[in-house]
Amino acid sequence: MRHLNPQQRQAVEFHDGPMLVLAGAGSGKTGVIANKIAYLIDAKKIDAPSVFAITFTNKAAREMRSRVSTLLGKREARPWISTFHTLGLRILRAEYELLGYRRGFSILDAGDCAALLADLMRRDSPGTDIAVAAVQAAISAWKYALTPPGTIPLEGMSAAEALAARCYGPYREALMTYNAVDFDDLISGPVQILKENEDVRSRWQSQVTHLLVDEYQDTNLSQYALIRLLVEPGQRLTVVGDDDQSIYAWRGARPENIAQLSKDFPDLKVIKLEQNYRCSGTILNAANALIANNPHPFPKTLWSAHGFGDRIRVFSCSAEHDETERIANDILHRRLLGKGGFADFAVLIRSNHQARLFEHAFREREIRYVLSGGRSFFDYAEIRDCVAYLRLLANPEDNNALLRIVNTPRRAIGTQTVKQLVETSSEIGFSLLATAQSLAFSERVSQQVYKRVSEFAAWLTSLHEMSLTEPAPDVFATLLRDVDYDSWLAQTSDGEAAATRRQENVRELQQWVARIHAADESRGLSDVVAALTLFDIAERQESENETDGVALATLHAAKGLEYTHVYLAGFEENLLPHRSSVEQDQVEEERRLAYVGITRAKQTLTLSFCRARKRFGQIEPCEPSRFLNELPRDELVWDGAPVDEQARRSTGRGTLDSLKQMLKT
DNA sequence: CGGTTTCGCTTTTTT
DNA sequence: AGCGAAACCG
Repeated sequence: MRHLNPQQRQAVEFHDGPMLVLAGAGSGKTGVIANKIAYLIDAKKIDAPSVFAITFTNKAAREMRSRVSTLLGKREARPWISTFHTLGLRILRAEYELLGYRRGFSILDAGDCAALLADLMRRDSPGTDIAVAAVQAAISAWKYALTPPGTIPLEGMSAAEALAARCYGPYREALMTYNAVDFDDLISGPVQILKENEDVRSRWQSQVTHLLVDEYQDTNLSQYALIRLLVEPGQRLTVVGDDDQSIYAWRGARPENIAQLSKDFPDLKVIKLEQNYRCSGTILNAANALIANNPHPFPKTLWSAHGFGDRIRVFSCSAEHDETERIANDILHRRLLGKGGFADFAVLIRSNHQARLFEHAFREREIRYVLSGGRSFFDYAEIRDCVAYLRLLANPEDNNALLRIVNTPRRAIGTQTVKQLVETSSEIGFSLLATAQSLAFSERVSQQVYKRVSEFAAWLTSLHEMSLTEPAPDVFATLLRDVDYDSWLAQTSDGEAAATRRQENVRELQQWVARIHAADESRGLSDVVAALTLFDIAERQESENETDGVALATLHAAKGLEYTHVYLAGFEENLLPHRSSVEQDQVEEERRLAYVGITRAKQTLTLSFCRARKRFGQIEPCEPSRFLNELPRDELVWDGAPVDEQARRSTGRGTLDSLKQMLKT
């Protein structure tokens, strides 16, 4: 154990009770957790599989695993390091029967759940204009607040919430019928199991002798409940967090969980890590000045031993193309001056749609870049289809999956036939797949239709049986061959390039299935599919392919990372702080978001804003972010007027006129 | 039933 | 501007 300051060392070596580590930005908190895991196993001789470390993202878990294995070297027994959701899955996989689930249950991702909810909403209120996303968010909020259907207070609800309340019960029942869970169930399910079954709880509590939680300020109510249920008697819990970096309130994160901890664990030991090892003095000053505008239940003073460094630049840009070009050119310029490779640069954005413009500017200049937080691999239709097939083979009760692929590729089973199938299924109480081969269904449709559907069902059933004995990659290969999926993709894509691309995506999915299977050959198809759903392949690609490119990431995706040169693009009102956050009175969280962005920078920081920006295809004027006024004025350098503005002055055109002119592109 | 067109909605952030 | 879902046509 090297390079630890006294506070860090204390945090690592304290192991006999509950501990809270308040770790400021760049104070080496990941190192503290990794070192503590190694210390527990090496110095304290704790059985490695009894040490559990929990993170929020797969990326963070991967990072943690690699740091721990560097410290420990290769050995047989390893600590458990995963996201909350993967831990929840582990518990659920062992105990699902207690909730009434059956073997091989499916995990539905957000898109699948949205489709299911849309259907339930149509049934409740045909022709409603309430967005599925709103209903989904409301139900998700009830789930992570551990509020079951029937206990929802009905007063003061918006139309969307009322609709959500009506769909909540049927939604849960549908999931149960399909033998499926959603992401929220991966936490709330285990909580319910551990709460209600004392023997199961004590079994897990003796398994988890040491629990460490990263990014603790982001835990929601159900995650905190899970933590408490797992550690109660031994109280050997270490949580690390920073209330100034809480940026997930919108999905239920409760920074109050930090204060709650000292109430629930009276012996709580608190340690503050206040030395920042990352940022230059100037950058840290700016960050401190900004965040001082937020209230602080746990005051801390971050300091840096680094020199002051460069001042913070502000780019005032005429419009998006000006912003992206200046940043892209600046990166090229600095790189030519020998100020680092592309991987030392990051462009951070508030929302995903900003990325497209930067991608364009980067490609034009042949700047390598790595996009994170964008579209997931699983958003591609071909991948969703394949995963739906695999899910159905693993879990024949997964009606949701069957409905998705019943006519993909085309096999002449259209909406009318499906309607008959669904109606028959709800009458006789069988799954759709079982119904397809039932007498009741054969009596309802023509002989020709019944033949088509039942043969399709028989084929699926045979593949399901194959999946019980054969390795997952073989099942997948058989499936693709049987449906001739490549030909289908070739037919339905426009252009050969698109077809090839989609076929390659499927190849890649096959490789992942092979890899997951190879990692543990005892895993059945349903385990492989669960692993696919939970860890985002797009995320993993990043680590495997060479990452020598400019990072292009949302502020949320950038948390926990650091770069020598950071550009914060779109430092504007309505973007940062985001318009909807201002409307909902959540400017403090946006300020924390800006704080997270600023503290990613080691040496230089550049803020940029546009004076006009397209919104839904319409040009709208913009103002610089209010946060700009909260930074120390003397530390800011305003970088010259944009090229376009000079041109406008010299030609003497009217302002509006020239604005229109320059935005034409 | 399947393919094409038009309309309307989107932009917060993610396991 | 760009994308998906409903609507419409063959």
